[in-house]
Amino acid sequence: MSSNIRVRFAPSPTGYLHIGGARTALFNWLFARHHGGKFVLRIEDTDIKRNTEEAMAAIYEGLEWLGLNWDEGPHVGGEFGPYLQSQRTELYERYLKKLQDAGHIFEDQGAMRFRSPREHVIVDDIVCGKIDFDLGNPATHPDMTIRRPDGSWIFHFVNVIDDLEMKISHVIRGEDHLSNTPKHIEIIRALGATPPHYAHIPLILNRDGSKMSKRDEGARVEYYIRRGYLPTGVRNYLCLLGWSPKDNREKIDVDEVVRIFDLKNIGRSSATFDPDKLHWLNGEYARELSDSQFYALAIARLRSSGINVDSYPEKYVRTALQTCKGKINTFDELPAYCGFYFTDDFDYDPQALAKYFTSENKPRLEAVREALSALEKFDADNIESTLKSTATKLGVKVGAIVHPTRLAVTGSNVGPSLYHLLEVLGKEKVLGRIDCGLSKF
RNA sequence: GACCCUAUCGUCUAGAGGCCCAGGACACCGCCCUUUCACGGCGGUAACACGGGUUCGAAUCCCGUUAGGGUCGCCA
Repeated sequence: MSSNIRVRFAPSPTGYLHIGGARTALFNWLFARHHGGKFVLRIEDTDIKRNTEEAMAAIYEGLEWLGLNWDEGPHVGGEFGPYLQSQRTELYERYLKKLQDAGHIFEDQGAMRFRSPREHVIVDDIVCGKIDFDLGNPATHPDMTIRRPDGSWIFHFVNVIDDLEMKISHVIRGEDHLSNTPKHIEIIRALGATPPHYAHIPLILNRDGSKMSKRDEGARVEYYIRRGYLPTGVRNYLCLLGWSPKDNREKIDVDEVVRIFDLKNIGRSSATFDPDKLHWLNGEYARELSDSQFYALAIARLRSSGINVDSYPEKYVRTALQTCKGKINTFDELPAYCGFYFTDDFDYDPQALAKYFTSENKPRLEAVREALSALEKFDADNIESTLKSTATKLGVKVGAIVHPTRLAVTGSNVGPSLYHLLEVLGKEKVLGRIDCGLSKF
């Protein structure tokens, strides 16, 4: 069973993969997968001066990371290639000739321009509805330049030609293209062809309401890769920006989104990117990672942050990281969260110091040291019962000794289960650190 | 400036005339659970931009205003 649905993501490699672009790609991909159609990747590299290899690589990396595999395009080929516009010039020449022969083109200082028929064009948009554009005024709707004097092509022309040539059925793109669409339709009609269906999706805004630009922190997909986000979390969050399953679900498996995705459910108003919600959603995915997935991701993050995990026995690292599982939302939180496992030279949190290293807590910590040093089998269960009996003996709640102990051993008042982290660290190291902590009072 | 789009809690949204003195989620604030932090559970604060219509009845339809965004490139 084949479908005639063909969509494309057509970025230009002039910056990095923008988070808004990624969402556009995602919606195209969802639409294609829902209908069993094809998702095409086309690189619009007509502006030679602004293209970079890094940007091209970032596009591939970002899409792959998000799991947005393309059916046709660079690396995978396809029957409508090549998929880099820089390699399609003969095709554009042919279409230019066709328009010239039909009298639609005039030359202006070496550039080629398309003469607008100057009529009303109705864009029937799946998201925005029917919109009537009056292109009658040359002052506000000048004739489009489609080729520069140096022979390079302009987006408005090649984009349209390629959509036609690649048999794109639905153009799903950012709303910033909405006003350009009637002009594109003029060219298509001049060619005697039928326009594709259009769906213009609202833009993503910053917290302050401004358009998210490439300069903004968090505007690049790369940012989330580097910061230890999970592609499943980011992808899920992007789904929710401007689209809703309508049944109050937030965390939704991508297969389920594919199943129920419908362009008609895309909202019409622009959406503000909310890092907090992404952070939470990412945590939802982080918490359900398998032990081995968590370990692989965690160890990679620790290595990249300069923590020398490889000088420790694997078993030690594994049990240490196991105590962190389920506690963090993104992996870039991990080094600070569990760094104490991998160095004795850590800082003590000043606020925690002031709160827990008090004169009344010093004898308590000393009592803990004594009790632990007498412990034969240094495992979590024994540590727990020892600390609890010590607390009872001192006539305090267990929390009163847990806090100073944690601070002495990890430098922080937050962290993994104390009983388990003490076991992982081992008796010798724990006693040493308590001594160190005792000297800070 | 012209043209176009949009307007529900701080944010993402549900809502397609009565079910809404507006539901969910994030964030925030309490309480519970608890060895910390998280997680989880319970509860709370918080919105239909404004003004006119239409209608027995409007968050939902129409008009206007205001606000935000977009386009008007030999960028894409």
